Amino acid sequence: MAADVSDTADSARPPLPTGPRSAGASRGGPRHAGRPTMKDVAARAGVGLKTVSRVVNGEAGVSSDTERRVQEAITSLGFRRNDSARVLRKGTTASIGLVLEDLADPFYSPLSRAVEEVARAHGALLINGSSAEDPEREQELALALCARRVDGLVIVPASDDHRYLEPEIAAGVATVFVDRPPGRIAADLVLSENFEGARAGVAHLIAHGHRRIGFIGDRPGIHTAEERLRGYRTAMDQAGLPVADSWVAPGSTDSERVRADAARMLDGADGTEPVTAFFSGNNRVTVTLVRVLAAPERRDRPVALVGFDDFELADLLSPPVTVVAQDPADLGRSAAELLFRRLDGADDEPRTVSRPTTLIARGSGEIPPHER
Amino acid sequence: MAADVSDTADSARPPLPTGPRSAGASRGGPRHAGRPTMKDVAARAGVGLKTVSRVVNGEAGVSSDTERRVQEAITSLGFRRNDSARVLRKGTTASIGLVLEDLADPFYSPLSRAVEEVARAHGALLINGSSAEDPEREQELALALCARRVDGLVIVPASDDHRYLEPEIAAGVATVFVDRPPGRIAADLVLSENFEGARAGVAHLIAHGHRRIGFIGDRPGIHTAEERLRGYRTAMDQAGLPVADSWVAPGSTDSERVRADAARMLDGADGTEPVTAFFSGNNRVTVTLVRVLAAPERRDRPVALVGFDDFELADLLSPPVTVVAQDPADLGRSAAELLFRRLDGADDEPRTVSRPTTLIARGSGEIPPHER
DNA sequence: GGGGGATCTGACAACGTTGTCCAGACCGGT
DNA sequence: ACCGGTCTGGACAACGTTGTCAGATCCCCC
Repeated sequence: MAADVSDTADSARPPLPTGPRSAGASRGGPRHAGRPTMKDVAARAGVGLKTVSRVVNGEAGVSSDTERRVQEAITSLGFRRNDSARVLRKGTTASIGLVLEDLADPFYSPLSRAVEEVARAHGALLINGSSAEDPEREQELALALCARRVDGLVIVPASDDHRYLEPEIAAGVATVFVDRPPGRIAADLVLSENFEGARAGVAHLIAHGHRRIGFIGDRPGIHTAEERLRGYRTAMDQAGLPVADSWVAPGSTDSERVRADAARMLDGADGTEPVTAFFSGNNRVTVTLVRVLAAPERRDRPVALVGFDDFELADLLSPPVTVVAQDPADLGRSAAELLFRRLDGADDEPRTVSRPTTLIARGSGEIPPHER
Repeated sequence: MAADVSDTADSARPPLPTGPRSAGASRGGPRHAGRPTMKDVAARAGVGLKTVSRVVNGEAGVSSDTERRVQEAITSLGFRRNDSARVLRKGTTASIGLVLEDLADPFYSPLSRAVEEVARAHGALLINGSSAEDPEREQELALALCARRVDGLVIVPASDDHRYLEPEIAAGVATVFVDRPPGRIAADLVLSENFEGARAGVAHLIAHGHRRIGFIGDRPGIHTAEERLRGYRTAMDQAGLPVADSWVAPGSTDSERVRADAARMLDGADGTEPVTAFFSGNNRVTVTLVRVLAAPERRDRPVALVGFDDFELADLLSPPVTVVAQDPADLGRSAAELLFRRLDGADDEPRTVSRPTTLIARGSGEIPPHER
């Protein structure tokens, strides 16, 4: 983040030391130390200011001789147009912002990359920031991007109330949400079919004979987590299978917690029967479960596993991991395209785009139930 | 990318349609449709322009009563400071740029994330772009960022000539290179110990009895690739082992190529003896080799493998993969800290920071040689 | 009661660019 | 020689913010 125009704009973090900018000239001289401007170029080339502007922007109406002179002046001075001034004048930045949970998450990095590619194709630059799942930080970032006057925003929500964006949207910032719906405002949205994907994944386990299936989800409160849980319950229900309370656990970023929950379900605490299969709510949980199930003391009773989200090397593990795959790049691409559709002037109702998931059977989901 | 001030600024890609900006008011009315400005806030609050500025920036010298009035006007109008204008006036953007190969690469995404965290700690925003290993695109991106007047740049080079940055650096853009050295200019640099890491990795294989070791590297021409190859040759040399030409192959982004090279080395084409171990030059190659070695027809003759770069789940494969690990987040952090040191005014000689690698023995590198 | 500070406030000019508008140069045709 | 048109170039104002500086107000104390 950078700019703090939080509505209670006290305690401003200092933007940046102004130090390096003033280095070079000792303040007094008429010769300014900073960068050359169009004015400097114009003086050097012996032409007017606007002529330089025309050359820099490739506008028509400059004789080739003049153009050459200007180009020479530009290169010899090392001039580079100041986009801030340009933005100020034009009112458009040719840049969009992306706020997501964690840029380093293997699920989000392809999404970001896809957004970047679409932006690039539209001649725009992408600025992105990680919210670290902190609602406050999401807001801080999104608003900082608005202060930079990005033309549009793509947001993977970390908060459940986005009314803070209302003035921005009203002011013309195109906004698209991905992966999770926005809170308390209407906006474009791109979602995976979380419910249906989870339902299908659990149904797959049921089809392979499992009747006691554990569900370890995503961080509770997140939309995707709830949808996937609903998919699990629906699949069980449709098969006429009961669900014991102890078979359902919220996921957690704390893998120890996940391990403990898994152990409880596997060992059949609370007098309930142990589960013979797991459905996991996201890839981090899946990986943790793979580790749990790969432990030597668990080897004698193979447990089936289907995970939501694909991940690299899933096919190389033993057994290879069956997953319900989303396509994060596809989500990002769809969202960005929706965004640029808005920027191109579309102003119909906010729409929700749903992207299908794919069940990829690799082995771990086809293990038959082993009773103790 | 967005702005084209490429020195031959013809064929400008259109920045962005100006459409949405002008929607709302039909050009004539005195009431402008755009965003409220400080002037509007001032009018609403019945105070002067500068007073609003003071409130927004948390400057001292505003009575609490006035401040309250201004705050009310701000929220009721949905005002947000225009950072472009601010930048124009102040000359500093509180943002830095990062140009790397591919944001979605699991090696670079933590690096990016680490840079972001450091930037955030310094109150700056990070703008990043992917060069896709295309030198031209690297330049395009870096210069677009300079046009935005980022205060500094972190670059993972895709090109081998960075003289295009000279005017920018002269104009005060702090610049730090990571992972690979800059071409034909002097600048700060953060590198992993590629040579020593590779040497140690290969020596590890030798220590486990291997005498014929294949090397499949990184994209040729890249600094890291050459250093790692040099490490390989040095290790072999130090052990008095000859290196057959056919044991060394450049890496490639094309995994088929890597598969073919590996097959050739394993089957001992060209009359040379087959290799009993591989050292791989980056994680993509490592993963490809894991796939090759896991093929059923290769199972009967286990081949050892040590890879440069760690990757997720390396410990869960069978056998778990021994790697020479770099710490990408650490590289990013070091680079960003170096950058902010410069921005804080340090202007000593460009320095090169070297970060150690770690050999993580997990199993695949400890397999003894199996002759055919 | 008046001087002197401290506190609060606003007018104004910049920052570097682009859109508008106008002036001059040059062309061809009469 | 004159006219209309096209091409080229430049003066100027705006974009929204912040730094400078000076004016206004208030309070305190001599």
